[in-house]
Amino acid sequence: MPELPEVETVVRGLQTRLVGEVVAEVCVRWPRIIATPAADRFERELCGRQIIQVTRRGKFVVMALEPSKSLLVHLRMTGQLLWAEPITTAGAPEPPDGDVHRHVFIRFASGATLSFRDQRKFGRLYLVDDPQDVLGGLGDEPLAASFTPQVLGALLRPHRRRIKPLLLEQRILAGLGNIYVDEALWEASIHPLRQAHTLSDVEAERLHAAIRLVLQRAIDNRGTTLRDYCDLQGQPGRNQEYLAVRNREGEACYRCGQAIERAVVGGRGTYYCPRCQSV
DNA sequence: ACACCCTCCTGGAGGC
DNA sequence: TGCCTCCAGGAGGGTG
Repeated sequence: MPELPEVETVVRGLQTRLVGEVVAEVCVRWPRIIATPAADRFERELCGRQIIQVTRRGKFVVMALEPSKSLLVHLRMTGQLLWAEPITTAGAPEPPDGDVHRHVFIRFASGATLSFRDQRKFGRLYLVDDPQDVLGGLGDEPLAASFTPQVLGALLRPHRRRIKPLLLEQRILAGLGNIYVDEALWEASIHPLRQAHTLSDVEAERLHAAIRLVLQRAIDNRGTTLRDYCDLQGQPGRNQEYLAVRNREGEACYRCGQAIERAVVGGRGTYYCPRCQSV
């Protein structure tokens, strides 16, 4: 599933291709993919606008448009943004069709096409005047300079909740998902069921470093591909080779050799080492 | 405040 | 081989 590193990889790819492009044609095949406005208005109001800037906020792709609107994309579970260069061959099918999972096509004046593909149709696109309407509730960016161990400590202290579901909460910390929370907790030797407010300053510091390490390494590896994730060109990431616990049930912990266990925490499959992640 | 449930979806896995 | 049921999971909503 796309989390912060996967979205960051997609955004970096879009930055080099999309800025300056002008939308020529929009086609929505599955209207419910468009969160706002209604799909027909989305098609009309996106046309003619130019992409000024592409950034990331949490797991959202944020495209600033001129005249002033913002196009936001959330990939959720299986969403993909795919880029196709202009098709020069006369008579070639355009936009690329025959793929029932491609739900939105955006064709640019240059002839290039950006399409949104999503097997499970959980992903959402938003066309809004003010991106804060969608992004306003998001918590801290874990890779921002302002996110310090002290900030993390202050975020955790008020909560008696279990640490894992809390870290998945986007209004607390924006960008972590099921994979990287498990990886960060293993890296920091903290049990997923640990109550957030019981973390010591030293543990908060360890968790802070672990979150940053795990996310940065995944960005350097262009994301984790367990099943569906791919970049703009359809290429998988390499970070799956660096996972310590995810999908390693029964295999030896890289730190202590104990068998990795799987449990369900907050309804999510959770992988951890029962020996070196203390409750 | 927090745990738990449901909904949205569909491919893949497991049971028989 | 084939059919059927179950399941994962991000986020938002509701309930206890």
